[in-house]
Amino acid sequence: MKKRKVSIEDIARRAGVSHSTVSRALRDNSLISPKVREEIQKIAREMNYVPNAIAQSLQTQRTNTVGVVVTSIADPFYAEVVEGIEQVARTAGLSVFLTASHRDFEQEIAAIDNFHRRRVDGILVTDSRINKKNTNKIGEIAVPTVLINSQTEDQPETFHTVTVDDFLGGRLAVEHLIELGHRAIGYLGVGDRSQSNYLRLEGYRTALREAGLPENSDWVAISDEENTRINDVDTGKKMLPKLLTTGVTGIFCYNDMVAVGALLACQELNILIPQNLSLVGFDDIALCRYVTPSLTTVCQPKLEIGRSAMQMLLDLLEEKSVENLVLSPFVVKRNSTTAFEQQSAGAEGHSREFLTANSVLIMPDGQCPIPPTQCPMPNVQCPFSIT
Amino acid sequence: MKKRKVSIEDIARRAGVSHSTVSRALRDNSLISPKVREEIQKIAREMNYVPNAIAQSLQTQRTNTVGVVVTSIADPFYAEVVEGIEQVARTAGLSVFLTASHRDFEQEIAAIDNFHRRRVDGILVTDSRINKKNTNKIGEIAVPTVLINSQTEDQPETFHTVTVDDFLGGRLAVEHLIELGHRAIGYLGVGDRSQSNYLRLEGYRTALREAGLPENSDWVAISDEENTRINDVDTGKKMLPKLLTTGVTGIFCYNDMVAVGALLACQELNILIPQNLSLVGFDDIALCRYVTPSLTTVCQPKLEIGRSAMQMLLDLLEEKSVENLVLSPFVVKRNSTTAFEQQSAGAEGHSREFLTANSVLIMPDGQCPIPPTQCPMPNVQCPFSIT
DNA sequence: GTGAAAGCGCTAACAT
DNA sequence: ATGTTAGCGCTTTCAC
Repeated sequence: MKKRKVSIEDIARRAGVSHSTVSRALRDNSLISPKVREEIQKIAREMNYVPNAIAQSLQTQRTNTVGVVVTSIADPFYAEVVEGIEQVARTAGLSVFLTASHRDFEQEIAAIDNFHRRRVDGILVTDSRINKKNTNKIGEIAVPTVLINSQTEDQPETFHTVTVDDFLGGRLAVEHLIELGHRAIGYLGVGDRSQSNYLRLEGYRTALREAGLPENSDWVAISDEENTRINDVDTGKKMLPKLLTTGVTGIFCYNDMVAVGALLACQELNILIPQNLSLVGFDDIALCRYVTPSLTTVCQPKLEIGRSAMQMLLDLLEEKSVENLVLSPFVVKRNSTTAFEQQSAGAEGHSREFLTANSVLIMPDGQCPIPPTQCPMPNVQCPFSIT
Repeated sequence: MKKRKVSIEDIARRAGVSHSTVSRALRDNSLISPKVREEIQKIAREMNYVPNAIAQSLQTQRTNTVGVVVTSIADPFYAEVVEGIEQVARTAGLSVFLTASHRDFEQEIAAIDNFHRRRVDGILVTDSRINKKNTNKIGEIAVPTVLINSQTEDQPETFHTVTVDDFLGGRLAVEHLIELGHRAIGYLGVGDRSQSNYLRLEGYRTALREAGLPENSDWVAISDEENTRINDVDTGKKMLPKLLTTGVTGIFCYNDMVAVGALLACQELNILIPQNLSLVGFDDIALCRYVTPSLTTVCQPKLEIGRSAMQMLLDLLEEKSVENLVLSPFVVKRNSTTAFEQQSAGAEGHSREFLTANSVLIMPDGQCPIPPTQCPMPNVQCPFSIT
């Protein structure tokens, strides 16, 4: 098991040539007499030769690796981005190192530093927290680095970037609700001081302003967990009630996970989506299609983000000049949003009672208000959460 | 930008010592006079020295890296497993290479071969397709390798394994349904000839047999897409109708994604879960808690799988002897399963019409059969899919 | 076309 | 306690 791997010298000895000849033969270098080349390759195969990439790298100063920093490996959003990264990395013959930052600045720096020691050819960082002040902490910018959806205001211009336009995304989300006739629209965000939360909120505000709609500070709820966004679903769940009492008829959520949290909270409160409330998410992760109702959201082109960023890195490695990329998000309409008129029509009568359910629960135990024997629809799933 | 990195020789020159002294000082080696050590470390810091891990590896024959092969980077199940892997890898100072196999044997081999060239210290393979016959294709088993949930019957005994007991999982799932009073239970599986599908099916059969319940070949539906499981959700969606017509009252699905597909199919067919049909998944991915109704499932301890496998690899690297590990899955009861009595009670009357909805749709366009003006519950979400 | 020799940046005997 | 020397396994001039 601990047997030493065979090296080109071993092959050379066996073939009766010098190791440099073997080196050339193995890589189809220039004009080696074709027959010795064949011979050497055959011997190599017989000896189960596996080239030592470490030794190659030391010599060529190229590792054919890229380092990727993600927020969390199990983050469904970045998982898809990484999928895109790996696709083009693989076709270019590059392997990828994956490390999680958990949105922590120190961990991000540590990961990048580690990549530097390992002499990766390039680095991709998602959700970066690096700004100009702390750039020097990671030494010289020795390695081509591209930032994906960077979260700082002033990223050093030595880095390149691929970004989705959060501001536009926020506007599109809110414009969608406005088109549906909503006039009281809320924003449910996360409090980790990230740039994307700020920009989506700005998009929200701008859309309201441009439509001549009122703004109300009560309509904006930002969770106060500063740095640790453990679980966006829980955040959404916890924050929803605050917004409900303000009378909003539609809510734009920071992302899909937050929106799903809001959705689940509504189910518990017997508030119907979209009949009583319209919900818009952000990201368009797979989950959107699986919840009930399916989630209207602002789609980020995740695979494309990953592919473009990796392609940009490849260009950088070839010393091509590259331009920062800003991709446009777009709305994917599903079933969590509906026209306000329809919504209000359906919500006439008892609706207010449901809407304020968190404080005035009609059925505290979540039971259906209609006696089973009187239910005219015994065969359909009762929308009241009977757990 | 292309400036050559500083090496220990550069530091040595500046400090007026030999490069080996620097080497020792930088790694707190044995008894270097503390003051020159401090001095050297200071200089190194000033010069922004970044150790070259490649050169270190060439010398020490240790790369401090592990290679991980996953089915797909965006697979929510293995994402969590990898999360566990990375956690313990990081604390051990190891970096992880991540590559996708897409459940393809050739790609798996290619990934492992690549890891061999890169001289990773250990390899972790999920969903492996390697068996004894083709082992030799990857040369000597030079590197400690542990297989996670291997999918072949006869894995070479030179590999170590961490596995979740699929057979037990299948039994538990079906026993859960039996305890709820179900007697006609189906299995919805995937046709990629994987060992886990086979074992879960065997567990299903055994549970039925042990309970003295009837078995019916019509109750078992396996998708016929041989190798390419593009999307398990679509598989579930597509296969569900076949099972429905057989009169089963509960279905055990190969995994959660398949179950979610089944769930969505039921929504379209106006079949209520769990009132008309109970559904059990497998894996317990996060999604289970977000769909409506939430999904009863057989939980695989994903983080623990990852952590144990990585720990096993660590032990192997220290030449400790290790034992293959079989972890036990367990049922997590949620809202997609319910007692058959209750189910049938609720399904009395018109239920059959809904149950066979795929062939005898009462409302072909998915509209609620009750005229809006007569609906006694205008404020609740209509369970009929009005899209 | 092929061999000899240097060197990539480091660690680890072996001297001193 | 520190310097000298020899590799780790490869690529790449530079001769021939």
